[in-house]
Amino acid sequence: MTVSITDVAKAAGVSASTVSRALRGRSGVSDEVRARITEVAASLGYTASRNASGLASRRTFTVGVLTPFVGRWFFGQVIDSVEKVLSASGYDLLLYNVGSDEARDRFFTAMPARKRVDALLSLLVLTDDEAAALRSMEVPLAAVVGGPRPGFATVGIDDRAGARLAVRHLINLGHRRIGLIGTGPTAPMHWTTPIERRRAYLETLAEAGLAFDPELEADGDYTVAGGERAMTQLLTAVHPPTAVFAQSDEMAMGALRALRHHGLRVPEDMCLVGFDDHELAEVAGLTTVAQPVAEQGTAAARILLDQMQNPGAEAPEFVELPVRLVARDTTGPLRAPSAR
Amino acid sequence: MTVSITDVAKAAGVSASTVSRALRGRSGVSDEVRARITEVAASLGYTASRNASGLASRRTFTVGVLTPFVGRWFFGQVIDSVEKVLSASGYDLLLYNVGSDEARDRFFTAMPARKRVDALLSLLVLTDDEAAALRSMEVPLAAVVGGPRPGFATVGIDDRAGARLAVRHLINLGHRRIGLIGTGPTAPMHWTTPIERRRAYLETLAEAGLAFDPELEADGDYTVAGGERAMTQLLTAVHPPTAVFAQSDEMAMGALRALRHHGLRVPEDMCLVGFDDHELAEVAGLTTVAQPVAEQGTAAARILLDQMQNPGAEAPEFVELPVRLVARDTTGPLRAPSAR
DNA sequence: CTGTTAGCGCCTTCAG
DNA sequence: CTGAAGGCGCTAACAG
Repeated sequence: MTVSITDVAKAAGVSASTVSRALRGRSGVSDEVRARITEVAASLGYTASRNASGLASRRTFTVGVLTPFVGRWFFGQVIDSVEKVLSASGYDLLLYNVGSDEARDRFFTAMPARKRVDALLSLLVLTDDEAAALRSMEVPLAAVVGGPRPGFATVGIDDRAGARLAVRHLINLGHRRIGLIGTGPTAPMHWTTPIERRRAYLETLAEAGLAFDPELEADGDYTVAGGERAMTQLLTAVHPPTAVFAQSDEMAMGALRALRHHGLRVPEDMCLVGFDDHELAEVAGLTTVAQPVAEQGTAAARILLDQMQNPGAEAPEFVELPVRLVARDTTGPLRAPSAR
Repeated sequence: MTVSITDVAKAAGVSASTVSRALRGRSGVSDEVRARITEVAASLGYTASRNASGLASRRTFTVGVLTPFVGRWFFGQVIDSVEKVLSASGYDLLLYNVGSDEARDRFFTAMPARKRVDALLSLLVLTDDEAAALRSMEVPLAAVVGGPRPGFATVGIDDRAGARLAVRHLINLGHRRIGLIGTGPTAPMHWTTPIERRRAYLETLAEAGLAFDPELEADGDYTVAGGERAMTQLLTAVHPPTAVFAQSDEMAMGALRALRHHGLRVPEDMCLVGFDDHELAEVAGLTTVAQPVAEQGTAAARILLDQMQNPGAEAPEFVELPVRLVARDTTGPLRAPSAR
């Protein structure tokens, strides 16, 4: 059947321990013997069982990734980059997709990752209990979504600075009635992103001496469809905005669609800024605040790798990556309302 | 440190085997003892190590997924659906992202999944050698991309039927000069998708008595940027098409962008059909051939699950899922060239 | 119904 | 430099 270490040992005329040492590059094996063992192992197609070696060495060479989605752009990008870093260092990636409440409960009660991973990366907005449960696994922990938390090395961006860039850009173009598409009360608690972005919106408006008009704010649910609904709502305001900041590119795409349906031109009749620099933002010509997505995954994976390799080392509490404004076709100077 | 089965056994005043039996729901344990053990285990926060139990029982309760991308829409959707099916049945998902040649070589030489998974799903276009290597793992195998192959249960769509729908739609609208954006010679061998779709394009044209004009074919590389280049190229033809079939929505998005840059109206000046029904196709108003993406993952996962649970059972060689045309805003009847 | 005895395949002492 | 012994945490027979 499947070839084991003793098969290799026999075939090479040595003991299993020597095979183990030789194949893992440990010192204390003569070059000659090592060469022979390597050759025999290859000819037999031998691969050490990670399960067994993990049991014996108490290291699994596996990292768990906990995510609410894998099909959504942001998460896909992060997972992709994490996997690349880890696999290059010989680690495998165990993926736990806990998007539904059901799957989430299942994960946190059964804790299938326990004793199975050397480190864990969370892309979830965790509750305190969930964070505690993960800490009980006693492995290095990192997070990419959600704010800093004790016990987790968190990688992220400065949401307020990003939102400020967007709103500032619109103000600089002369806009005075600037709408906001964000999230409503359905958003998970502990998810600070929409709160921070909204706060920056309010602050930037205030700094420019602009009053906040509640009528210019709509809930886009962080989805394309929600963004479409939200923009439609804003267009029905008594005194509609001339520009809108959508807190995510997906909502901005939906908003763009609503504008097209209403026969409005962009940027002439309405300006729009998104957030993320989604893969298709460029295609849509969307002005947006770019955040380095893959880099966040890479950074988190590197931290975890470092933690696993130097168990004592202190992990950074928060690593902040830069954001920048990418001006494209959906923003332009304020114009007098067209005559249409 | 981490609590083991013997800790639970001691605390409950029974043997380790009894704990094992009780927790796995095996018969042969009195209800009373089982209840006590369950309680003790919960209070201690005990979770069996899958590594150890896998070693002992020769089942890992883990499925490997081999993919070239995780950040790209199609693959993200498939992985997402696969994970859902598997985790609902208690299986973990080991993700191997082998997009680069380097990662791919690493995977196929080290074979890290060997002895680590109970089944494997490939989203890769495999070479014969790679397929053989996977077969040597001696576990149930399934594939979602690429044609049927011995040893693999393959799930897919009828690419020719899909492409035919697209071209037929354009012909029915009165178009006679229909372009094709597909892939050039850089595509991996063994990847039958573009070949099949192109063949259907040629056949459908022929059936309608239309001649094939090589000038109307361009390489879009299956990417957004490639689609943009391809459309630009088609527009420079001596006698440009009035409609184009792009073999993927991503290329179609790029094509749409090229059209916008050239100031052409869609569908008045040019019609366009994509393939996939990408998440943002609706937003873009793109007419496309929809394929059930998540369903392909679900179907493959179910087959694997079945294979693992009934080791003897025959697996289907090929499961074909239906495609359908979704008409949106990028196609319309042929018109006389506009006067612009 | 329950406990005991052997491993699963590998790594890690400890001798030699 | 190399081999033998023991154990990682769990499950699978086998006895009672």
